[in-house]
Amino acid sequence: MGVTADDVARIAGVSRATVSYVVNDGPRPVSKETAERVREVIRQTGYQPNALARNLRLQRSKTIGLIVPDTHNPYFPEVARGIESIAFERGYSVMLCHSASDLDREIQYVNMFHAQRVPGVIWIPGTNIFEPYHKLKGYGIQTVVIDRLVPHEAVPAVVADNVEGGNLATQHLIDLGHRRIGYISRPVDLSHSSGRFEGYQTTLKKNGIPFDDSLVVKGGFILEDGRRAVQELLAIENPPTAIFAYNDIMAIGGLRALHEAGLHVPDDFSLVGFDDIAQSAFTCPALTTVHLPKFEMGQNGAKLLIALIEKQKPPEEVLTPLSVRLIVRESSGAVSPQHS
Amino acid sequence: MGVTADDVARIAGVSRATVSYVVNDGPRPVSKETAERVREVIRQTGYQPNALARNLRLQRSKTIGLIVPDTHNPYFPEVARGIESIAFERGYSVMLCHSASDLDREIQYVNMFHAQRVPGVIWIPGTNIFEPYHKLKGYGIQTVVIDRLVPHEAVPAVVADNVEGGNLATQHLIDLGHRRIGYISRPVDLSHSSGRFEGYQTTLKKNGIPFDDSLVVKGGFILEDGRRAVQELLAIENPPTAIFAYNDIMAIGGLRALHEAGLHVPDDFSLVGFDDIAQSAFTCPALTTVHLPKFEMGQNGAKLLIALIEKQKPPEEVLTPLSVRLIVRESSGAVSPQHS
DNA sequence: ACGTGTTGTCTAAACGTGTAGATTTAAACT
DNA sequence: AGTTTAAATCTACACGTTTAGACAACACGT
Repeated sequence: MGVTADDVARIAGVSRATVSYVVNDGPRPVSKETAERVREVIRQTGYQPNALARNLRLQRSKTIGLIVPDTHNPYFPEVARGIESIAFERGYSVMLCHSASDLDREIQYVNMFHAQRVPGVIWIPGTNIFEPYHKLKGYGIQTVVIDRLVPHEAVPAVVADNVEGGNLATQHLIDLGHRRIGYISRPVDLSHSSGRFEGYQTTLKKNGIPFDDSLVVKGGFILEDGRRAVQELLAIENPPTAIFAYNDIMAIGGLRALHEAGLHVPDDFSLVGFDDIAQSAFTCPALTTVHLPKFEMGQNGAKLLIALIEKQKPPEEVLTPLSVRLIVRESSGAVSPQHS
Repeated sequence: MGVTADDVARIAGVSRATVSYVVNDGPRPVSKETAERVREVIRQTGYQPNALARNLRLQRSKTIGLIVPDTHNPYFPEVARGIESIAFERGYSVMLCHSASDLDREIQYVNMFHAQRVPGVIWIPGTNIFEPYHKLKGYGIQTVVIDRLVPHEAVPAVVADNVEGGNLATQHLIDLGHRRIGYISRPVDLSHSSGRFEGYQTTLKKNGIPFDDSLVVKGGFILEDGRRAVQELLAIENPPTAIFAYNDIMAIGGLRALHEAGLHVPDDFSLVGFDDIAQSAFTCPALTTVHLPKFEMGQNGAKLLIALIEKQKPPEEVLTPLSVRLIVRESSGAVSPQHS
């Protein structure tokens, strides 16, 4: 157990430096025969360089940190898969931590990443406090933010066109004849959700529909929050005929509330989500939603971060906002006669 | 950037050893005044010990590896959360890798974990090849398997009572009057799914219903596989009136197929899943399923692994199989008159 | 006064790498 | 032949910790 480069060197009858040169195709050349002999010993002993020692010596680690707010929403595992796919390809491993949208945990993870001397972190903020970013910066750790923007600061980020998504969803409902359109918001807005909300508001205005803030209710992060939010909207004085939810989790939870209220979707009520998580195509009725390229966002985030770490110029395409598109399924339909 | 224990020592006017004793409440005592002075310097400089160097010196790392087959199924993120919650509490960090049920990737990750000299790994196998376990063993890495058993080997594992779950689900359908009950199986069986299948078969037999293998179809890992599997079962000569699926993903995909086939659940058809993932309570109709304590399984796995790493006796309760229970919701009902 | 602990501190040796500098050998040029 | 150049290898230091061993200062019993 624990065969080291010294062992390999001794068995192969060379110095440890030579072993290192063979392993790393090192800065110095090694003769064909010696190299082959060393490689043979490595094969037989199963030697694997100790990454701890190597990283210590090289003053860098090949691990990148990833902080996500909440793995309940399948959105995040999918982004994480995208990140991991690129990282793995480039020889990096990923340390995934979830903050449960809690600032203290975010900061604890940031400190841990610093202790581990990771060269870079991908951060999906869970709150609107950006202290973790400043700490990372202070530690000299490269940081990429996904799907969020840090106000008043040029932070490397991978974003999608959330405003356009909000436009598409809202316009779709208006085109179906809806005039009273509810909105389920994020409990505390971040750039991605405020973009969606902005799209909602401007599209209403563009179509001459006044914004009514009684139609906006706060959602949450789990299905139950969506159910509750829809129940709230159904209970107001002049309820909406359609709802646009800031994410699919809210919408799927909302479908349940509508079902329980005896409302038939889309005949009696329309519902549009955002994200296009896998489940959306399999609800009954299937959910109309805005497709977000989650896997690609993760990939772009990893590409950008690795470029920053290795001081290369990030490819153009990872910096341009990813486009979204409306996926019309079965949960949206023409407004029912009694409302028009 | 990069303040070391030497810097702290120099500023505080002590030796590096003393700094170490203060940081670790070290093996040697330090006077009150010196300790306070050192702590003050640490505070001012923001010194954090380099975990790489520390781990190298201590010949152990405080990182545990986690290999899961597939983060598409929310089952795994939930187990992962359970693992992380305990690990975090005990000062360990978790390196999450997903193998996509691919043996080669599993092995690559095992090698990476060895290179990182992690002291332990939690492995949820994705295939029925247990080579990764033997490699881990060979590297001297403590390994815990979750929800699977390695044949012919006493491997530390955390398991649930899958057979009982299969019994409960099947008996429930029989009690509702169903006699032709389909089964959606895992593409390649592992102990957890074969346990469920065993429960299905023995419960049929106990109730005097002959086992009919035309009622068993292979599922897969994503919703679409569940849809296809149910379509297959509906198309056979003498189709079932109810289906028991080896997991909720299959069942939720199956609900979609039944909806598309114009079958009303539960009036025309019954469907029971397994796992009780969050979505199950929010489908329409809500899914009847067998509840699996996923978070607790993760917690127990982490507790067991850390006990093994630290050579302590694992608490009794982490070794006893976790019990399951049937959650009756809306997707199961009495067999429809024309079939009885 | 003299051992005998005890307390607080420092010095220096690991842990397993990577690589610059020195050294040797051989080849390639004047 | 003498000088430069290149290839192949080795020696030894550095990375930032932890901790055993040495040592000084002091208190305590005899």
